[in-house]
Amino acid sequence: MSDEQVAAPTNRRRISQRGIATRDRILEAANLLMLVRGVNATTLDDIREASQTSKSQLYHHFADKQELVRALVRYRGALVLQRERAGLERLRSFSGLVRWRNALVQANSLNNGKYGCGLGSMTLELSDQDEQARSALSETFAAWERLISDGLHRMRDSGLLRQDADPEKLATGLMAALQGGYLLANAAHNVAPMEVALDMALEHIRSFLVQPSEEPTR
Amino acid sequence: MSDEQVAAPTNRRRISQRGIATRDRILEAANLLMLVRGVNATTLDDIREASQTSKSQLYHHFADKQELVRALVRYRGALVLQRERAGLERLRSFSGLVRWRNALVQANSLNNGKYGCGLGSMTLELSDQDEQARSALSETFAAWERLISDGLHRMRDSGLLRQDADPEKLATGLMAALQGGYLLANAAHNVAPMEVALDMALEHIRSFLVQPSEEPTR
DNA sequence: CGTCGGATGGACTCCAAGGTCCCGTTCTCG
DNA sequence: CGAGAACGGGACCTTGGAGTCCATCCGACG
Repeated sequence: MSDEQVAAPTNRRRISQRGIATRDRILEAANLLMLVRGVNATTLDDIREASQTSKSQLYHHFADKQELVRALVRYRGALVLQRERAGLERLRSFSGLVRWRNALVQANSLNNGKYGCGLGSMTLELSDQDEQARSALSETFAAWERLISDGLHRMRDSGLLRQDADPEKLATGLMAALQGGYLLANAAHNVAPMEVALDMALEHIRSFLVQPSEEPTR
Repeated sequence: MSDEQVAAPTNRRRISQRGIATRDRILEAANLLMLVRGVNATTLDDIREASQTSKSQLYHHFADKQELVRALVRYRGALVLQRERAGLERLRSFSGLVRWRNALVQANSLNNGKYGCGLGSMTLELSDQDEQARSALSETFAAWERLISDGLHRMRDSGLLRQDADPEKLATGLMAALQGGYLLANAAHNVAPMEVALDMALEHIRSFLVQPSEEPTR
């Protein structure tokens, strides 16, 4: 799934190809299990079993569970940013935002709103428990918002958005709507609230278009 | 703090005043600890110590930890709805919404965005782990949104909001912005994202005012 | 083709946290 | 005021999960 090494391994003297593969297998298993069950509710034995490894390998690659979790934060952050970069780096029009919205809604509707955003779900669990994880998550959110705000900047520079639009604030609002939408969708096991939330944020951005009637929301 | 019995005790044959007090002390301790550390990271011994009770009392009032958590979900739900009812049941103008926004921001800024919303923080941790808790949380969110949408309905009926405004969708969007704002504020340990998110949602509602320039956002 | 260090399997230890139990105290009601 | 039930303290049991250790395997390189 992720043959491209997406999160840099911690500096170690030598590491073989096989070692990297095992490490990735562990991270991938932790990724899936912790998304579904939550970080604290996932045991190392669960991960060991799902990744077809053993205790010694877990502790060979990670100092302890906390380090594994921190590595997972980086891993997920890299995955999300990689995915989002693909969808946002060419953003130049409002309809591009709508397509981005649709992709997220589509993905989340596949499991009826369950599980939510990989980053958001860790945030509430870790932010008051592991300062290092919290700040990493915060930076990832900032980078994600920057991908959005960069796109909005391009739209403003090309004359699509009015000059008084504030790309940073619009991006923050959109991110909040996305995360809140994930949360409500997760609570309701239904994507609808996420759609409503994203549509609100898009409408708000649309109100800053020079030609507000450029195209409908969907 | 909560002498008024805010969450009905489970039906039991006899229960004394002292018993209720103990039960409430346990819930109150669980409320605080689990808000700060998260549900799974809080142990019964922590709660026992903080509430000045003993193991037998915990198990006298609650069948097991899961039941305690479920009781806490109801307890928090009742507290939030009680607080929100006070702030929203008289909502009749846009400036009322602004005051509501300011109160939430003010409260959250007291601890630099930490901890987040009592309901939201439980949601991501419990929704994929305890179906009963999930549906209770979902219903609480729905009731909360209804408090908002009722106010918006009153504003629409009195001619403040345009007829094409959809109070339910606006309320959902506002709730998503609030929860997403809490989450980002928690990640950043800074209220600013929450303010931006709420302002976006309020701007969106304002765009449905008959007199959009009625008053500024703050 | 031998050896050395990383990679691996899996048994083992230890402890914390959930849950049980027993016995004494206090309340309530007839 | 006596019986029975609710209330309370705290020792104890049990389990599961984090973390350790060591023997073995593999593979790269001289």
